[in-house]
Parts: sequence; structure tokens; C-alpha cells
Amino acid sequence: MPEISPDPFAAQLRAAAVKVTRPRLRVLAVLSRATAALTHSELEEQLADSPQGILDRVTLYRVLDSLVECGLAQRTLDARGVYRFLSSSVQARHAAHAHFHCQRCGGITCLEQMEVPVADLPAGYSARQVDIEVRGVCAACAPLSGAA
Amino acid sequence: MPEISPDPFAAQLRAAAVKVTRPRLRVLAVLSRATAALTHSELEEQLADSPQGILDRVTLYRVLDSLVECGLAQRTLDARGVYRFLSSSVQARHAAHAHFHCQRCGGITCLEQMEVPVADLPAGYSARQVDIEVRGVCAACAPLSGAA
DNA sequence: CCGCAAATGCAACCCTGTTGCAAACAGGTT
DNA sequence: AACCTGTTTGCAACAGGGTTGCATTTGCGG
Ligand SMILES: [Mn+2]
Ligand SMILES: [Mn+2]
Ligand SMILES: [Zn+2]
Ligand SMILES: [Zn+2]
Repeated sequence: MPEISPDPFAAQLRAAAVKVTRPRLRVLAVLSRATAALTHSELEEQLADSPQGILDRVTLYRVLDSLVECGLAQRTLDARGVYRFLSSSVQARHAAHAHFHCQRCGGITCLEQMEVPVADLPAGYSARQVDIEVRGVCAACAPLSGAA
Repeated sequence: MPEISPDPFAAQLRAAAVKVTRPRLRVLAVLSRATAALTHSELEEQLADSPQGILDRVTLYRVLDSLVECGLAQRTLDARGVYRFLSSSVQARHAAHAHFHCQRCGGITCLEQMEVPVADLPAGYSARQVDIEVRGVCAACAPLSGAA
């Protein structure tokens, strides 16, 4: 009787035809717990707090690359030009509405009341994704806007 | 009789209530000659080639900041996460419609028929810009889609 | 022409992301 | 179970874009 714990993340990795490794499992776990897209450094921090201790910076970059490449995660840019990562299942929940990108702190806020339109494209073009990105300064950063 | 050459860039700066300085005039000149958004290093290069010689890297960053802040230029991110700067007059021509970003060739196509909505934001948030980015595969690339 | 705040230039620094390479490992083969 | 091989990990060093501190210069209003 093999004690195969039915780890859903391991199953996802196997289904995606990539090796099941400790770092990948850890990153996948954090990503799927997250409600918003996380930067590399946010992930690094959350991973460091876990009982398993820190995960090498470069390894994290490479794990994220592999997850994006096999389709288990998505990579986007925030308003500061920093990459953010989110699990594909989370991504699906955000495809239908607009997002606010704070140009000061890089934070992203859902604008559920702004729905994305259907793409209206020239012949021959096909859309995979439509993003509405509103850029500006969020409520938390507004007070600091005057500051030097 | 003061020999005031009617420099349009100087006038723009005065109208924007910022000091008229040599670096700002130089940058404004390059930006308004450009047809597309330029990165910091592209600007640096073009400036270095001019008879006036190189402009300090940091000064260029600060000049660009001041032009953006006073509304004479706009800052956007390219697909690599690098800032690009363009004069406001060029930007204005593209602010009202969506853009298609081909995921295969990287090309950008204006979707004039898709107009950007007015931002609908929570209290405290302020928008500077709304972008609709449609991602997919363009007509030229569609036939090649099967290729590895 | 003065005075002062704003802008410049230079050096040093920070942060995000990448590359090279040796050691460790996953997962299939014997 | 031991073995093999390509993948992945970890560490160090690097690269590029962008920022900060500070002394010096300059625009410009008085
Ligand atoms: Mn959302
Ligand atoms: Mn356009
Ligand atoms: Zn913010
Ligand atoms: Zn294309």
C-alpha cells in the first residue's frame, strides 16, 4: 500500500509534464492561496516565512518561468514595470473586469464594476485576452502624492 | 532690442510653469521629433549625437520626470517593463481607442473602433490613463500559428 | 544686480532580473 | 535496489534600469 498522498499540486505538475520538485510545490501552494498577483519579492518573503525556510532567489525566478511556460501560472507587468505572477485559476476569476494599477505603489485593484468589452477585431485577428488597465494613484497613495 | 527667438519649446515650458533650461529644451526637441515612444537609453543616445554633446544620465531621468509631471510628456511601459516616453501630442492621438498586441510578433495595431470607457473608480482613486489591451494573434501571424 | 529655490552633474547605490557552473535530484531503466 | 541522464537547484557574479545624496550652477523674480 503505497502512501501516495493525493497532493493536488503534484498532480497539476505531472499533468503539465514537468518534474515534481519541492520548490515547485512550495511556489504553487503560495500562488494558489493568493488572491492577487504577487511580485517575485512578495513570493520570496512569503516563502521565507514558511517552515521550510528561504527559497533561493534565482531558483524562484526559474520555478516561476517553468510554471508560466507550462501554463500553470501567468506573468504580467505592474505599473512600475515589475513582473507579477498569479496562478491560472486565479487569473480566470479576473478576466472579466478591469483593473486599477497604482503608479506609485504598483498595487492592483479589481474594478468589478467595469466589465471588459467583447473584442471588436479586423478580419483575421483573434483575441485571447482583453485587459482594461486604468493607471493612476490609489487611495492609499493619494495622500503621499504631494510629498517629495 | 532683445533677440528673443520665438522658441516654441521654451514657450511650452513657460506655459507649463517649469523653468526653461538647456536640458529640458534638448529633450523636448528630441521627443517632439520622434514618431514613437523612446526609452531613456534611446534618448540618451540621440542626445549624445547632437552637437551639444552628452546629457547626464541622471539629469535626463529628472528632466523626463519633470516633463511628465507638468504634462508635456507621457510615460508608458513597453513589453519588457522598460519605461518609454513620448510627447503628449503623440499620446493624445492614441488615448481614445484600444490597441491589439500580437503575442507572436509583438506588433501593435490600433483598434479605432473600440473606444475606451470612462474610468469608474472607488473613492480616493484617481485615473491618469485608461488602456484597453487586446492580446492575441494578428492576421499576419495567424497562418503561422501551428508552427513551433 | 542679488538672492534663493530649483535644476544640474557626478558618484555611489538599489532593485529586478539574468547567466555560468558545479552539485543535487527526479524519474525512468536495468 | 542500484544506476544513469537530463533537469533542476543553489550560489556567486553580473547587467541594466532607475534612484539618492550632495556640492555646484543656474533660472528668474524682485
Ligand atoms: Mn480582479
Ligand atoms: Mn493607436
Ligand atoms: Zn497605491
Ligand atoms: Zn503579429
